[in-house]
Amino acid sequence: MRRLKPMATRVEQRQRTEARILTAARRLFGEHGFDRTTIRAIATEAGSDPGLVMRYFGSKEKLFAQAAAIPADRPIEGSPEQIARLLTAALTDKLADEPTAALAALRAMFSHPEAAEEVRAAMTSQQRQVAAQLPGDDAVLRSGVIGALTLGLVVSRHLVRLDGLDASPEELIAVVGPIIEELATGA
Amino acid sequence: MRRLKPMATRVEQRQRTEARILTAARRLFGEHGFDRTTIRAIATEAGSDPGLVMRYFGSKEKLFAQAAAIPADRPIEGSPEQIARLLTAALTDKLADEPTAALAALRAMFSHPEAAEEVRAAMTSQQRQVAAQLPGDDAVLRSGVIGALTLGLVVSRHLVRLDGLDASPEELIAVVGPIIEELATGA
DNA sequence: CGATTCAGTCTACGAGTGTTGACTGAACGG
DNA sequence: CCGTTCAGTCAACACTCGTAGACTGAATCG
Repeated sequence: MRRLKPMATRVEQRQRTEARILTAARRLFGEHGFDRTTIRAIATEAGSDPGLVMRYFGSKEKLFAQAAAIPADRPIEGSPEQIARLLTAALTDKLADEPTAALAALRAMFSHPEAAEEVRAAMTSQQRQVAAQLPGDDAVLRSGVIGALTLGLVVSRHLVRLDGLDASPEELIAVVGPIIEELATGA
Repeated sequence: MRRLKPMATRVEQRQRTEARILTAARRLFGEHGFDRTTIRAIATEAGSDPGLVMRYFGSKEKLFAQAAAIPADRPIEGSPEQIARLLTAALTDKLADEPTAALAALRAMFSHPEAAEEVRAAMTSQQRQVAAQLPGDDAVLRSGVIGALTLGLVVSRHLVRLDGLDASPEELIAVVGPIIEELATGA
């Protein structure tokens, strides 16, 4: 019996299993939300075991926190026109296909208070930053509308799958881009 | 012991209790979503009993269906400018304070498949109707963006409570109205 | 090799859920 | 006035969930 090289070292196995669990968690949290996703279902989809999920991630809450962590947006700075361009580019990314991680956060946001706070914090911080650089005394309001528009588009496309929102990101940007620029400059 | 006039007839009592349950259900479904709202909590808030809720409404699902029924929007017809005006007026209503019924549907939509389908159906039908009357070959896309913008504003204001979106409906409409008109006319 | 660590499995517990059915007393109808 | 109906109460059931802990066998290390 050859025992010189094991199929996989322990750390490899561990990393692989954790990754499989995390992937399954993202998919299921994103598809069914926090409450309707069970540790058991995640374990099954990952070809693993509920007890193992608990041991590796501590609790369902902590697993969710890792699975739905919102990647920090790049800083948005410059003239109103530049800001509009940066926001439009960021929106293009968000409209790209199936951002499973953010999707989980988005969906859970409406039933999971902590997730809601995280999304809120992420949006608010970027929005404050943008508002400070926009002209006009309704800058806060206008940057809020930009945020609402962005959120609405992402939700409508990925979660609601609304009619007409299934166009290519380019077509969507062609319609929405000018609006964002208007809101940014205050025209 | 006077027994000629009871405090309340049976039908009165029944109606009152059903109404209390429905009110409590709307509030709790709207605040915590479908899964996190328990029949027990609804019964307690209504000053009633879980068993009674079941007997009157059949099941949690059916209670939710009654509590979160989406009121049909008025038909949207006319020239692009008129359509823009009607959509803006409808949005004004939706931005008014605490539309508990629709709020329950909106929140549940992200975790409760049936609620999602209901919201989707309501939005899609109105959107189709609007798109058919707008000029341009990207009418479907533009009316979709109007829907997304509307959804985004309502969600941002009532559910996320985003910065800047807490302005008065009039201030919001002052910013959003022109955008809707642009999208409607295709300028 | 021998002892130890650790990935992975299995079973079970305690809490909370929707739902059911028996029971009580007051309103109802004849 | 009496039998029936029904609003309201209470206790229990069946089930699912997150979680804890014992156990197994293979990888690891001195």
